[in-house]
Amino acid sequence: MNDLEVRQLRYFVAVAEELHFGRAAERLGMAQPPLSRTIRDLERQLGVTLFERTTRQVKLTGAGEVLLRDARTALEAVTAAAHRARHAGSASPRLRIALKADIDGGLLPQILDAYGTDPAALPPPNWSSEVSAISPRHCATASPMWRSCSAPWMTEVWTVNRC
Amino acid sequence: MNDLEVRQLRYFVAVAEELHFGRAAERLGMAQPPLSRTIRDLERQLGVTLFERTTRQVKLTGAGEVLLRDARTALEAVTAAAHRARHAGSASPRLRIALKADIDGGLLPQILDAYGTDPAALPPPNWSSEVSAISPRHCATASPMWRSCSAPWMTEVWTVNRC
DNA sequence: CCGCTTTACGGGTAACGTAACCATG
DNA sequence: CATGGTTACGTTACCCGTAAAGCGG
Repeated sequence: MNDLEVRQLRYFVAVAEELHFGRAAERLGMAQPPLSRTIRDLERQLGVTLFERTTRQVKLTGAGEVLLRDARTALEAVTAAAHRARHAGSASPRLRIALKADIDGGLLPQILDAYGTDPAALPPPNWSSEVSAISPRHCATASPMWRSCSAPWMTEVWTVNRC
Repeated sequence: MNDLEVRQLRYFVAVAEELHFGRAAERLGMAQPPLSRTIRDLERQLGVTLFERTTRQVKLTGAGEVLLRDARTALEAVTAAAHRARHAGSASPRLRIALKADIDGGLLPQILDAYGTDPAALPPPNWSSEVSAISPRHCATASPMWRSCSAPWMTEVWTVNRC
């Protein structure tokens, strides 16, 4: 009933993606045994079987597939929190927009145009060219893709999570 | 540059909400010193000052406010991952819908009506009454509010995060 | 001088790596 | 029989609590 740890989620995602404890351990830079134990403990903690494993095949269960998607989302949220906190503490925060998972990026130019009409918002250089370079990305993408436009007055506009 | 841990985020949120290390430690069921160390390590890890502290006052910095919001989002994502994995592994998964943070719940009946027209979806009992009981809640709410309708064919429809 | 945060130090728990075991195909 | 996941065990590292020190109002 206790809550999950980031380490558990990272290990789980590695195994779920590799479907092989050995390769997953190698990718994580660790030995197989602690990885195997961590997954076992995770399953006990959740009271749910995440993998069907024989010595020849590792397969995700239904609950495992659900957790894989949610674990990626949660890990992205943690990573984004750190990223944005570092950014907010930096000397010159800039306008920052993140789009994820099938959100229609086509509306963004209009939204930014509307933002640009705000008296407090100076039109930044390369505004439209920067914006047009932003494209939606899918949830399954491993590492966040950040694009920044040069509008130094706000820390960020929004973040949209779809999961 | 390493990533954050759930424990660090929980401790940070407690201090940020109490603005007092003593009360935060009490709320967390621990002593002040390890809490203080964890916050200090977190700040060093991020390279950002999160609190302005004198012996008489603890105050959030701008970066701290950013992290507070994102940390809540990330913690909710982790909690939701565990919750939904447990649910997916249970014997009889049900239709599950979560609404958060100012999402207009008024559209839900129409969406569920559309879902109900799917040949694979049987109309569950008390459908409309269950749905009408769902209301949006605000991001600041501490613990997730889950409402379940009785449609045993899907694990969940969606989760919407606005942050 | 009082309250609260921080540093110092010792103990316990938990994660890891190595080695041996076992099951499957 | 070979590949690969699991169990056993000793070690290391991290986190916590108690005690003492630093510092601001």
